Amino acid sequence: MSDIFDELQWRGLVAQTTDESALRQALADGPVTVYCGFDPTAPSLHFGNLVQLVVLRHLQRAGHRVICLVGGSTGLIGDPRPTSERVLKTKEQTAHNVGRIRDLVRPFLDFEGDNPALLVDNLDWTAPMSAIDFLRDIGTHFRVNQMIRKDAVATRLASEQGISYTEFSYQLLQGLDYLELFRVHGCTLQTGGSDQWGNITAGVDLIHRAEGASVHALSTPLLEDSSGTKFGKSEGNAVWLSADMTSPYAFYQYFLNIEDSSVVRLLKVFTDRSRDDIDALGRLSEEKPFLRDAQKALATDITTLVHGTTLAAAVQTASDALFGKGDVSVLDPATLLDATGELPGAQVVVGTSVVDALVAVGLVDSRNAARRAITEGGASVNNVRVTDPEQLLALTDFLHGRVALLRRGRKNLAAARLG
RNA sequence: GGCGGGUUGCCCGAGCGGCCAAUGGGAGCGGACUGUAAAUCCGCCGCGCAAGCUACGUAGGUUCGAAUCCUUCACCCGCCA
Repeated sequence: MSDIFDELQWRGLVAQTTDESALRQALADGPVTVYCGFDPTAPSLHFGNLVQLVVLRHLQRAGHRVICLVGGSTGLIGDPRPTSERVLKTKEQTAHNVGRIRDLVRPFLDFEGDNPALLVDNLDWTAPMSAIDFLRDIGTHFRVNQMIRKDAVATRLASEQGISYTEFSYQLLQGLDYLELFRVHGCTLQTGGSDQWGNITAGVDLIHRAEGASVHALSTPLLEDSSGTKFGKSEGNAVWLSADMTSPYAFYQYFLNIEDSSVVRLLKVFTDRSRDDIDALGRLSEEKPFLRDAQKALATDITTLVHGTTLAAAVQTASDALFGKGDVSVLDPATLLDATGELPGAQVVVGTSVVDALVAVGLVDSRNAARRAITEGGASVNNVRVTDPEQLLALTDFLHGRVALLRRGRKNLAAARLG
C-alpha cells in the first residue's frame, strides 16, 4: 500500500489532523474505515463538497473502507455558520434533498466490488432516539465550556444576533454520528472541510469519553483564490454538481477560467494526474500562458469526473467552437447546434429587439441592463458588436435559420433560438 | 417585566423634514486588453425608451412635502429585574 497520507498531503488536501503520526501508522497498517458527512441543506452538492468526495475517492482507491453519510437529521438542525442563523428546512425539503444527494455521490465512489463504499443516513439512528436518552447518554459527555469555544459558536455568541439552542446543539449530533459509526462499523477516521474541524473533534472527544478509544480526524484546507475569495462561486452563484443547477457548460467554463496562479493547486486537488504530469502543465502555464493548457486539463478532468465522458466532450467541443478564432457564421450546422445546445437560451422570433433577446436568454436582468450593456459596447450578436440599442434581430441573424449567438462581455454567451 | 439603543439597496455603512433612487467602501458588471488569467485605469450598478413607478423592518399618522417627526407591531442588542 503506497503512502496515501503523503499522497493527500502532496495534493494539498490536508489542513489539520488529530495525531499525524498515529494517523499515518493506522493508514499504513491496513484498511481504515473512514467517513465524511454531507448535509442536505440544498438539493445538490457544491464545489466545496467536491473536495471531500475527492478525498474519499483517494482513500477508497488506496484500499480503505469508505462510508458516505447523508445528514438526514443534521440537515434538519443546521450547522452554525459564523454569520447568521439558518432558516430551518422543512422535513419534506430535507428528505427530498437527501434523495438527490444520494444519487450525486454515486459516480465518485465504488459501491460494488470487494470494497464497496457504504451510504448511510444519520436520521436512521437519530430519529428513534428520545430527547431524554439524547441528553443523558450523549449530552453528559459534553462540557458547555468547551462547546462555546468552537469557532463558529464563539463567533455567533459574540455577534448581535446570537445563536439558537438548535444550532448550538449541532456538534452533539455530529459527534453522535461518529460514535455510532465507530460502534457499528469500526469507523476510526472522519474527514471534512477545515470549517468542520470543531464538529469533527466533538466526535473524536465523544468516542474517547464514551468508549475510551482514540480515533482520527483529518480536515481539508479551504480553497481560496489569490485575493482570498473562496472558490466555487460563479457570478455570485454557487457552482453545483447537479446538471440542472449548474449546466455542464457553465461548470466546464468555471474551471477553464481559473486564474493562472491557482491552476496547479487545483490540478493537484481535483485531478488524478501524476506529479510529473502536473509539473509539466505548470511549466507550460508559465511559459505559454496563452495556450491555457493547464486550465483546459483541469476543466476537462473535473467535468469528466462529475458529468461523465460524453457530456464533458460535448461541452469542450462547444467551448472550442464558440471561443475559437473562427467566425461563428461559418460553423457547419451540426457543430453550431451542438455548441449552442449547451448554452442557456430562449426562443425568440424574427423582429425581436436585441434588448428583449438579451433579457429573454438571461444574459441580463432587465431591459435597462440590456440597454446599458449595449451602450457600454458589451453586447454582440454572432460576435459582431451591437451599437444601436434599438436594433432588431433579422432573419439573417439566425445562423442556418436556427440560432443567433448572443454575447455579453467577453465570456457570457447564450443562444436565441428561432421559435 | 422595566429602561435605553437599533432595524437603510447583494454585504458593510452614512443620511436624521425638501437639494434622496438615497454619500462612501466592498462585491458584481462593461470597456481599454492582449490569453475565456491577474494587475491597473475609466465607466456602470432599483424598474421603465420616457413621463413616471416602487423602495430605507411592519402597519398607520402628522405635513404642501418623510428614509428622516409621532404611534402600532415584529425582530435584534445592552443594562436592570
